[in-house]
Amino acid sequence: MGDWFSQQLLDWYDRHGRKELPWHRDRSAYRVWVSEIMLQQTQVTTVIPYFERFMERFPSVHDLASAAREEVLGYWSGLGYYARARNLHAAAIEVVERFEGEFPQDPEQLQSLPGIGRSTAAAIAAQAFDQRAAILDGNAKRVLARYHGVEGWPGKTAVANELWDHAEEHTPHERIRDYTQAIMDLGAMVCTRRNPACASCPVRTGCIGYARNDPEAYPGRKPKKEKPEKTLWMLLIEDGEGRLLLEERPPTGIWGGLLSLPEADPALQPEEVPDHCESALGVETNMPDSLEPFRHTFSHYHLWIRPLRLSARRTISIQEHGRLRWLTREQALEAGLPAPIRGLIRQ
DNA sequence: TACGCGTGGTC
DNA sequence: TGACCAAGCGT
Repeated sequence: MGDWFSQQLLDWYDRHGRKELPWHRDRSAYRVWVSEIMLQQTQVTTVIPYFERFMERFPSVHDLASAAREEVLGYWSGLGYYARARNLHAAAIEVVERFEGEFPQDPEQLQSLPGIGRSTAAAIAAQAFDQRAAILDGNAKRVLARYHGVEGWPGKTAVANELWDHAEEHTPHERIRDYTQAIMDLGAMVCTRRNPACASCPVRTGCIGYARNDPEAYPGRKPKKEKPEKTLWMLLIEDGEGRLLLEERPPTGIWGGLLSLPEADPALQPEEVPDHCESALGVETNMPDSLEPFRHTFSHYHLWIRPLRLSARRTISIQEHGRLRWLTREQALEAGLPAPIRGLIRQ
């Protein structure tokens, strides 16, 4: 049995909870796992089409394990946080090799797989196996911080630990799967970040945030930090047959493992695009044509991208990060590109 | 412990 | 329109 809080949530879930999301249809550990990874820091409506395409191409953990990493990244292209895709692929191989293709039910064993942390392990154990395990995703954090009046930003370990304790204490012994879905649904549908629908909340009578008449004050905000600004030239280099020069980025760091446009030597200044310079790569093209620079804002910094279309017969130095390849636009778009680069290439 | 890691939605 | 943030994890 559970406490009053969990009983209220389960009753509410039976009447209002979400039960028709794509990963609810067949709750195999594999499908739950893929959905949980995609949903990390990513909204449900964004994930749905990616999940459907991914499942069509990789219907089982064996299909995923035997695929080339490049193709997996291609199916992830546009979702962001590409380490998730690299870890997903690596974990699929481990599940096949270490666990004979069967996901372990124990959260601790799940957590030993790359890309699966405490909350995701618990979510898989609960959703796929109905095992008692507490989750603490962004929704649960918000619900619990408000209900218990937990002060401070959950990014701090002490605050997170306090929330984990509340998460554990409320997790019932029955209907784990429904309770787990219930607390996430309540956070997504009622206890929203802004303008929470407290009048519709099944636990408002015990909620400290509600009693203080300021639920939006919880959880505490992340202290804001100055975002660094970086500038670079991205080279849009096309050969006589319409193929583009692309670079395979190294496996770690920004856009790890994806194809991108090569970058010019950082010493290159905007006003001095050289007619000739020492070349890492000799490229012969036709007419110079500079595109407008634009600022792309990432979560953590601003990036000025100065697309330089090389069409003059000239050479230019490339700051090389990874292997360079010539691909047609169609091939490039299919292989998978970071969203801003995709936008550049489509022009 | 604090930071790096994408993209799109929202206001 | 820029700031903030979403079903976190790895290092």
